[in-house]
Amino acid sequence: MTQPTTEAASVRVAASLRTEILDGVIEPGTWIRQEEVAERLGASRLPVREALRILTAEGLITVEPNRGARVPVLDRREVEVLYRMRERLEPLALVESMPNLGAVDFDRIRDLQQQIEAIDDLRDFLALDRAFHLATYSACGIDHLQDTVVRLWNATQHYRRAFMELAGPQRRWVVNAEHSLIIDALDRQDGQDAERYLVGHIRRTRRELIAHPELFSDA
Amino acid sequence: MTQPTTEAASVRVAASLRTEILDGVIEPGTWIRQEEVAERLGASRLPVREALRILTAEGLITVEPNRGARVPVLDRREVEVLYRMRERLEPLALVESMPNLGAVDFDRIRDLQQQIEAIDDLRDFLALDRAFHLATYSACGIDHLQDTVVRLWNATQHYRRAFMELAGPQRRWVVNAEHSLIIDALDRQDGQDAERYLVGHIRRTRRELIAHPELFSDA
DNA sequence: CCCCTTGAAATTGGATCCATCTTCTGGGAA
DNA sequence: TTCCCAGAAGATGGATCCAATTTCAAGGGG
Repeated sequence: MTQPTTEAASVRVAASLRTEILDGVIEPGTWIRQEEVAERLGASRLPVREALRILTAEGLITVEPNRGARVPVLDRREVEVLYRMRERLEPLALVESMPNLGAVDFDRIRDLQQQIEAIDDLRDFLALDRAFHLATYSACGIDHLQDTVVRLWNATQHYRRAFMELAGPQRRWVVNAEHSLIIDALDRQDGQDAERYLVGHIRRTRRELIAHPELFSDA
Repeated sequence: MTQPTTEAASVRVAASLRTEILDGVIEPGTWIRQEEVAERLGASRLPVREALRILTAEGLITVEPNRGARVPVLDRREVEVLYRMRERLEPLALVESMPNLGAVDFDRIRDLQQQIEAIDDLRDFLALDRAFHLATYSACGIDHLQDTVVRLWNATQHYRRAFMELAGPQRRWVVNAEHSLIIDALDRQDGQDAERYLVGHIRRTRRELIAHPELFSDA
């Protein structure tokens, strides 16, 4: 068979750690011990080391030589610039993806948005929000672009969660409204409009997020 | 001592492979055998595996499970979008970096440009051109942004070299002129102008590069 | 003549053991 | 009391051996 029967251990370990980091189970700044992870996930230390490299490539952790790996702690300016990167890159991904979006893609996008509007749990909301945006970029056909966007989402995930906790559930209705505008522009195949709404969506979040100094470690 | 006495083997192997890939010694499409690299660089296979992960994170190679690693072959559209990503990201890096550039940075930038104008060998030219642009971004203070830019340069390096080989040495004078405009704008602390010149610089290269279908594999 | 199967060789992935580096703790001296 | 140094413990980095997967070639059947 041409399909691997069992997933590689390093990929499994990376998947587990990825979920734990994105869900905030592993908080920024805490060291990730190879042996602890190994015995907890039932693997040797070697695939754990490979997994840490994978997660480094995804922008989820940073590795310090002979020290270990941990989820990086970002200051306010860093998060702000990461959001400015999103403002510039994601519209490109959206415009490149839009012409190639098929009927099944649109169904999936609308379905995700309906789930977002119905969901209550914050963890699920964040995962669905992420899945929604990535779905709109999924047809761009450029792996490097999609990977870069994922890295930006990964690096900022912790602060997005902290912000949404602070902002409360009513903040989600802003998100939902802006998502609807994007879907509408995609429906009309209007790239200019889609780009405009997406930039506004990201920029608004950046501004509101940055306005909370208590989310960041720096003075 | 707080400084590591000897560099980690995986870092050394990664450095060697990185140079070989950027210089075109390892061409896109060819498989990179772990054992071959290991004995050639005097290390075990394990640090080679770590090195391949490092290079994957840098956008230089792609790893296929149970298959191996190789420098990816890009089609024309992929290279075009990568350049569009550069057009959007590098101006941000430049604007964020410019206010923090000190006197030593400016000296280094001017020195690099003088070297570029004097150099003859294509390999050195490409390395200096890369160093020049990265130097102008070096004060932005956002690791993630700089890393992303480096990945874009890495991924497109092969096609930049192939293009410059085709275009001939007189093409370099266009580069030098545009570099001078950027330096001038930085001197005046005019972010708008610097951004404008940089976008033009990248866009011109993209257009001329894309105009050579013989550089790409696709139909 | 072509295609499928089968087996061996080559290559990658994983486990265990050892070396090296970092860090923490305890003791001693100013 | 405080600072510094030495030594032990813990963690990461590396080497070797073994298992699983892929690839390629040879042989048989349609």
